[in-house]
Amino acid sequence: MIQRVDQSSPGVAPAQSGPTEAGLHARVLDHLGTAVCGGDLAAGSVLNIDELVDRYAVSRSVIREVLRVLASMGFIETRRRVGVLIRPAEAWNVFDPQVIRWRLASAGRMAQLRSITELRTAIEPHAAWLAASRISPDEASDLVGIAAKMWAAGEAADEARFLRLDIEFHRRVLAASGNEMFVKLQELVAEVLTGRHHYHLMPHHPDQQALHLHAEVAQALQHRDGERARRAMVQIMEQAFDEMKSMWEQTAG
Amino acid sequence: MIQRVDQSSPGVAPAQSGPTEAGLHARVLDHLGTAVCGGDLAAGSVLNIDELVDRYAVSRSVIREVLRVLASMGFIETRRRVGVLIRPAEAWNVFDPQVIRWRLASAGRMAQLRSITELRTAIEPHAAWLAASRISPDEASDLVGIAAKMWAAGEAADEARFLRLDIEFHRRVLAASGNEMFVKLQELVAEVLTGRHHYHLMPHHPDQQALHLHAEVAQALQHRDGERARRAMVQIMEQAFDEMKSMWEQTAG
DNA sequence: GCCCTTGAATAAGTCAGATCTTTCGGCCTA
DNA sequence: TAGGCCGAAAGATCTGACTTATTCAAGGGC
Repeated sequence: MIQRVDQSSPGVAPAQSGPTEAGLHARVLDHLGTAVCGGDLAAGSVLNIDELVDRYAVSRSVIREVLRVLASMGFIETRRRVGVLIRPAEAWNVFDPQVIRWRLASAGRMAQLRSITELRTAIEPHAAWLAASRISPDEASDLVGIAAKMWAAGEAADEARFLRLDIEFHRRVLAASGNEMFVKLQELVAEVLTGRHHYHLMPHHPDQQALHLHAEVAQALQHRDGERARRAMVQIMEQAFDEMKSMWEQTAG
Repeated sequence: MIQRVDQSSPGVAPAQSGPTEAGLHARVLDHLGTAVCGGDLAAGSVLNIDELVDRYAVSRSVIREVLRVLASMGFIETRRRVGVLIRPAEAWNVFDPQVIRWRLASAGRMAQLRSITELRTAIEPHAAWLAASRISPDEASDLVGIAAKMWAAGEAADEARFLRLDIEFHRRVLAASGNEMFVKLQELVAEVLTGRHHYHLMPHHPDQQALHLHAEVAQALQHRDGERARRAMVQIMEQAFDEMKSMWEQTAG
């Protein structure tokens, strides 16, 4: 008879993704990933497969599949005659969405937020600039419409709706840039923004200035004025960055 | 007795990583990854495990481990009672170094080069700007030194050495920005630059202008002048971008 | 005739244990 | 002391059985 997993040995909380979804693989992966990101498994530590089989009460197959995935994320390295070596943070694939989720759920949350926000700050203005020469009239019109809806949601103080529209707006700008890596990046950012909302780390009283700037970006793109779109987006990013900076200073400063 | 893998069924060339390294897992992974990136396995196609077991003449374990990794990269999705579903390019983790390597080795090479170059163009100026306020005097001095060596390598027309120094220069600027995601990004770029050199896609006669701009960045950082560093880096990127644009226009235009 | 329930078939998921291969460390010889 | 041999350790791979979820279609109820 098979012993069911009890999942309580290490004192680590699994990531935010709901109520322990189906699949042994996913559960073990999530648990180990969280442990590595959270520093409960320090770099240089050595595990071995049998130990993990015992700890999680699952078969070798499951453990090995998990280890292969962790290895592809740069979390571990396996060596014959040695075991499973935990690798340092510099080796992690910090762009992997899963890794970002784990880091956001760990003590390094603020560092992750800062990194991604800086990345956005660098990317989005350039994306807006690129989009100006690649966007179709329809897409541009849609953007103007979304900016208008954001204004309405701001007036109505409908936070959830505003968040959705905000994410949609930025997603479309990045999509219009015609660079698939930028689009992928937006998925990460969306996760961060949603997470921020979820963790109530976001007072976010959408102010007039931000609303105006989004409209400005949309209009500039409609007029195919890349430079103007870029400047407006820079201002949006500066504002978002300041907002976040004040936040993490009061949390971790 | 176990039948050794012959590895010749599908007409796909494995990625650039040398002479078929050790490990069944790595070989099958590389082969399937290349096939997906190269479009030999179209989105929506369905495979099943037993078929793969036969095709590669390896055990279920190996195949399953490979599939888990591919799934974590967004290449596939497995469904009970259905099989292994190939996912469309939009789902891929385009920031995964391994994925980038496969894409560079596939027909989508030029698209990948363009995406990464655009990404760089967006990131590096911002990184230079950030670095100005975070770099240490020693690191700044080192940068000045490297810029000088680049100049020497350019004079001597030593291409390989110039490439190494160029990569090192940008790596250090990104490292000095204090953002671990930027550093990781540089690893991708380094791979691209090296690949470009490897594929002889890079005439790269390092001109005076580029050399001067690198020195300019280094000096600006030493003087902690973020805006000046940013502007110089923008020019470097514009030049690199033009260089690449002319290249892919003659190749795929 | 249409919709819902039910059951069988299918393919992935999981398990258990055996065997192979590589590598490390100690020991032996020159 | 240096270099090579041998055995143990731990991952890598193989095998085949069993479990579980999903889908599709047949059959019954409305």
